[in-house]
Amino acid sequence: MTAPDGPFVLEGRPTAQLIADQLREQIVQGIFRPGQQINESVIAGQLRTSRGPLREALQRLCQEGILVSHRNRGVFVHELSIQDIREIYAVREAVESTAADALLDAGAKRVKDTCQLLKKIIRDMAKQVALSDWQAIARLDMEFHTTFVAGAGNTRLIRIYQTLAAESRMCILNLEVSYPRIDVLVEEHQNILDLLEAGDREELHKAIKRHMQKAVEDLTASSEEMHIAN
Amino acid sequence: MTAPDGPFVLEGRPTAQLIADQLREQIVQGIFRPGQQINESVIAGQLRTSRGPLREALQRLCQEGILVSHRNRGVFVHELSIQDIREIYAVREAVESTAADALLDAGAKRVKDTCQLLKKIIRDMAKQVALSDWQAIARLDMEFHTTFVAGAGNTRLIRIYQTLAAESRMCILNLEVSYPRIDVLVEEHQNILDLLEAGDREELHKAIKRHMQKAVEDLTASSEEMHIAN
DNA sequence: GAACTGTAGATTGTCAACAATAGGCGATGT
DNA sequence: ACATCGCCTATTGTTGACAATCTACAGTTC
Repeated sequence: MTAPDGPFVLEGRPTAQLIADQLREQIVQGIFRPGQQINESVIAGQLRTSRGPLREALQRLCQEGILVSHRNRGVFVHELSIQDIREIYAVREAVESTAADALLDAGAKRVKDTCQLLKKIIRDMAKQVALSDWQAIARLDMEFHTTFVAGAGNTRLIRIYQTLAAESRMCILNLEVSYPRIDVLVEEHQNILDLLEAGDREELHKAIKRHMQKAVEDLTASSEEMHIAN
Repeated sequence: MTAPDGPFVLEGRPTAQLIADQLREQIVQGIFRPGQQINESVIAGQLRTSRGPLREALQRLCQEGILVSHRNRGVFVHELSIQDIREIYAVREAVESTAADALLDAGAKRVKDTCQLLKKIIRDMAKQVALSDWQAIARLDMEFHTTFVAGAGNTRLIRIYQTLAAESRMCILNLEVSYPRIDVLVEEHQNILDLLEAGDREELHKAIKRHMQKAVEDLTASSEEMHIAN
């Protein structure tokens, strides 16, 4: 499905995709704020390219829903409402649950390999928790979940989840929410990993559900005190 | 969320999106075959625009996964393998199940309104079955499911499902499969509608699962005899 | 005859100039 | 003082031209 395309294909990926990836990363890092307009000329200059390729990249991000386009006015970073947060985490729960089932059905080896990757991410996460590097923690949090979904081997699920992960990072960063209870963060992910390793389908689903519900509670609670639109 | 943007905003939607919608429709109707290259100059001419806006639209469809882009070679209609079919229907099952839960949780009025829309689609479908208009049947089939998901009111779920619906139509058309048992088609959808109306969550999930599994069986069986790549 | 090389054609990738539109700002009139 | 009208600037939308790259084919050599 995702063909290796032969060895050493230098820069084989389309330009628009490369630019889109860079922009997405900058957006989730909060370099662009929600509601902010993307000035095509300025950004094109910064990325050492011209408006043509940049506009193609912007269309990709519009399709993802990270940006919104208003005709004759330009593209803007999507402002996330509380309703959006609820949506995002509802869909994340659905996707992860589906991925969990697919992964468990895919056989013990697949599960084992995935657990191996997840363990490393949790170790890194614990390190960053000690350093209190929130940016890195948010990244690793999403990397954990993305890796989890990737384990299922369903390319469409992965593609869908990548957008959701980006939006989740926007939620966390843009609402300027630090993780409320940092101590349970590693613990919760470890719990999911343990249940996956044990193959306990039922409890795994419940754990994912709890994980998402907790996140929504934290995010919506903190955004209410910040007067974010409902 | 999806703002009406005021009354009478003539052609308010961005150009790239309009072009992308037109192209997607042409692709699912089989005007472009899988694997076929999209010649930018030719298509731009046909759509009475230039290569710039067209390329922006192509990027949107690449992001959806309907087209694939190879650097310095162009974009091509994605060729669906049997593995792809399994993926698409697995994700569809997950999305529809999620939508079903959300819809039932959204209250009786929402359910009732959605059922009203679904009933009309089923009536239309029965009509087209009588006429044996396969193209129209495929369209209504997807319209039924899209309307079902839309009932949940989750914009991200809707967006995700629109792509899946397009890919499903490509499966049906491109594999040149007529619906194998046309008589049960209306019946199966009516069954889903009945269970939704009755609010029988458990049976609804099972019905959706059966519906998808049956579709995969039909599609994979017919593509095997057609020597499609596994 | 097979393999390799160089050339030609077509197609995509990129860019810069031009056209069109929206929103801001000041002038004007009531 | 307030509202309205009209201009002005900044930004986007569109186009055509140019550069880079790939594929196919013919010619050459072993």
